[in-house]
Amino acid sequence: MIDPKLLRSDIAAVAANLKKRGYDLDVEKYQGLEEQRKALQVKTEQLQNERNTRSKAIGQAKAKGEDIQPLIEAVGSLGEQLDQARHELVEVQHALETMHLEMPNVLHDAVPEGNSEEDNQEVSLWGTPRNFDFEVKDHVDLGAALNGMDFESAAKITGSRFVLMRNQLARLQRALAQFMLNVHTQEHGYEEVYVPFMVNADSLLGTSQLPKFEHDLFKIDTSTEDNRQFYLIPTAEVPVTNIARDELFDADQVPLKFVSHTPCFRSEAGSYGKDTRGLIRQHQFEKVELVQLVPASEGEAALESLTGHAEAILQKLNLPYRKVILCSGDIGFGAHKCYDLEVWLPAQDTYREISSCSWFADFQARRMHARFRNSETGKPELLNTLNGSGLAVGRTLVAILENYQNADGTITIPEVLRPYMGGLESIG
RNA sequence: GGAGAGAUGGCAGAGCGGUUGAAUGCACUGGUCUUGAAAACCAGCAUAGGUUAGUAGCCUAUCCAGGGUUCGAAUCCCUGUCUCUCCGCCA
Repeated sequence: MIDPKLLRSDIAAVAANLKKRGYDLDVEKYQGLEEQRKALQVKTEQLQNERNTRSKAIGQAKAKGEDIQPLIEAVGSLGEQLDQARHELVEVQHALETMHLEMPNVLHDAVPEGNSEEDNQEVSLWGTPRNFDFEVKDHVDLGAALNGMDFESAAKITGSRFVLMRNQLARLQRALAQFMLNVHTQEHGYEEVYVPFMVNADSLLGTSQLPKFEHDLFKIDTSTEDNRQFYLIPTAEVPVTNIARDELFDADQVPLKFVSHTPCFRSEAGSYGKDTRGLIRQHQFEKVELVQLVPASEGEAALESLTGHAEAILQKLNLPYRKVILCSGDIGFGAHKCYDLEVWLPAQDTYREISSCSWFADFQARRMHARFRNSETGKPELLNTLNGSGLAVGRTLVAILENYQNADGTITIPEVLRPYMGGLESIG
């Protein structure tokens, strides 16, 4: 949520900034509602003031043993007027709130302008794609040959876009998650957290998946008796970031750095026909997520360090990748600035997203009411939130299969993973 | 699943329907004292919104959430959520 004060003081600048995303802010509508809000709020508060004053006088009169009946009668229709004004105010406030919640975040100056993925800009390149002296197979064929990737069973058990993994492949995925968690906790200073995989609507509102992106989520009506509704998490960002919702941290408690390994569930509505083969786009996948909650002054630096932590995993696995900064047309709804890490996939002869690292400034914190007490001013301040994949485990598995494949169909195990694989040097 | 208790400021914890934004303690900030610190003592200390040139004043809201009763609700009524205790079931 954008700071309402900014919307009041310089809506033109906000509108121009959002325009870069292709978002048209209805300035007239907003200002009209703001004017109404102001008038109704003043009116309501005046009526409340009058009611309070009169009620107080009645209390005092009663304490002195005076006759309060005339005073009560003098109140007249004040209550009705107040109800009326309050009702109108609430309606206008709701309309404003809706606009606030549906408005994307303002972009950082460094975000390049562009319309789509095509316009993202490469920031850096790491590693050299390997030269194969045989015809490379993609991860689906490799997985099938290993007897480890079974899409047919998953389709039978559940449906399309699910996978069942077996044997050494299932183990390799587990090894990857363990490896990532250990690196982030032991070398990068993150606290590991285990979180619920189902969340309530308030949490999703806080991290801004709701109200606009409900169609991307799996919703669960847990029972017919109570009408509680939960959603399967699309990313650990939701439960982990919401740790801070409605909290006021002491200055010495921040920055907060969390890492969590969770499954992620995405309906992938609107992506039918895209990446239908293999593990790239599934309804369920594993991810190790990094989350940081920091003072505003540290937000930008935190994005760089968090992205570096994700890169460290790729480097330790010796997987070639590139870092891109997302353009205004491709960046996420709540992001202020965002880098994607794209790993080299030889079978696709291209780089594919394996991590997305976002800085939200105070956009999510304002929705969540996540604050810390500034030790200098003594006043509560909104935190800055950040998150990034460190990494998407399923896609990392894909990258390892394809980049570490051998002519005979076996897969060499990257050295850093061998301790997690009982010392195995290869599988297959 | 059954029975009961509860939800109040950063934390703990009072609070007969009327001048309660809310006692008290802790924490925090400033001061006195001290060579320094501790202790003691004094003072201050909620958040959000509106108005405003204003971090000044004034006004409004907020005691889990949403409704209701009332001239007036932290206090009474209803609904929901969450927490705790006991019993049952269970990985």
